[in-house]
Amino acid sequence: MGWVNLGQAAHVVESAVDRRLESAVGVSGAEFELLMRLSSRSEQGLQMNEIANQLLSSRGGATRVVDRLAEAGLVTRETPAENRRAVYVRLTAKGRSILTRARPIFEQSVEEAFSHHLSDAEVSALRKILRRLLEGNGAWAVERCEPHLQASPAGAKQR
Amino acid sequence: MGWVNLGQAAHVVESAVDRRLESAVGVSGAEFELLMRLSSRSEQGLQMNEIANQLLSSRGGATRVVDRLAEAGLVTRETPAENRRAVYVRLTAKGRSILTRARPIFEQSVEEAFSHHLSDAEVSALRKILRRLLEGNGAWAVERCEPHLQASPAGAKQR
DNA sequence: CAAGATTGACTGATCAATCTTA
DNA sequence: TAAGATTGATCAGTCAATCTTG
Repeated sequence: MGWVNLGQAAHVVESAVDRRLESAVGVSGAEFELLMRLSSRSEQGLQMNEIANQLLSSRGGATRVVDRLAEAGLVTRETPAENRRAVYVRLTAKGRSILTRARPIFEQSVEEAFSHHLSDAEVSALRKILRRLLEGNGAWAVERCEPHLQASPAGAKQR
Repeated sequence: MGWVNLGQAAHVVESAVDRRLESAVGVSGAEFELLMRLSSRSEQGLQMNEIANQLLSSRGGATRVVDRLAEAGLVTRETPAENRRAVYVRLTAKGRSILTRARPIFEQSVEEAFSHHLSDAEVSALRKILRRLLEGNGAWAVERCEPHLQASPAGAKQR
């Protein structure tokens, strides 16, 4: 029955971090995550497709998140002349500055809600276990998502 | 950055179980969980308040879940003469029978999406870690929710 | 007024359908 | 026709406001 706590624990930790981000810089956890991913690809930006895969939401969901961030002026949408179907999303200067403010808040609240309660050994044990779970279910762990990596092959999505 | 996977892993496992339950017996994961909790309190039933606390959703959320289950004829609402503010929710015969069908499906899909990928040691390590996280954040782990236990004191809720 | 629950408005996510470009 | 993205409908969850009973 331990698996039930997985969802509960994730919810408790995430909503704690969410509230802090929201009240401090006005972005949700999902929005912050996208800003982070964009910042490690500042040159090319990310395509909607990649965002959809990485964000674990549906294709339509990606559109909404980007809608909100674009509305707030934190990102831009650009469609290249070479392939006018694609849409590349990039951070704006404002987005970068918000991100700079958000990052320490994020780190601090993760520390408070997560790391603070666990030993280093437990954190790494947890990481290993979660990776197993993800891979066993056909999803790919995020870990360090380097710029040169492709968007997740089977994707972090299901169905 | 390992904490991100916590949400991802929970989502992957839960949605796998959800889909199986939904397609096999037409109840969502949250609904199944409520049915389970009700079945261990078949005599008294559960009060809306307790449901709200246990289900990690808001007070309003409990009303909606019960709405759906009552609509489907799986539970009844009864308000006792002694205290006409209270509403007690109980399983119907149909609810019990659905639960009987759902339980093996639930167990099998948890096995497939969760236990199957981990050793016994990992499962118990995970359980311990998650309990720490929950308690550290002021929530209470579910584990075995015995009939005689009160509704969670600080509750599984935050804010 | 306080406790218990419901309701309505809103937010976020998802799916299918659609629109546009290759 | 297929790839890439957006839109609309819908659904579950949350909060504040409300209604009812004590």
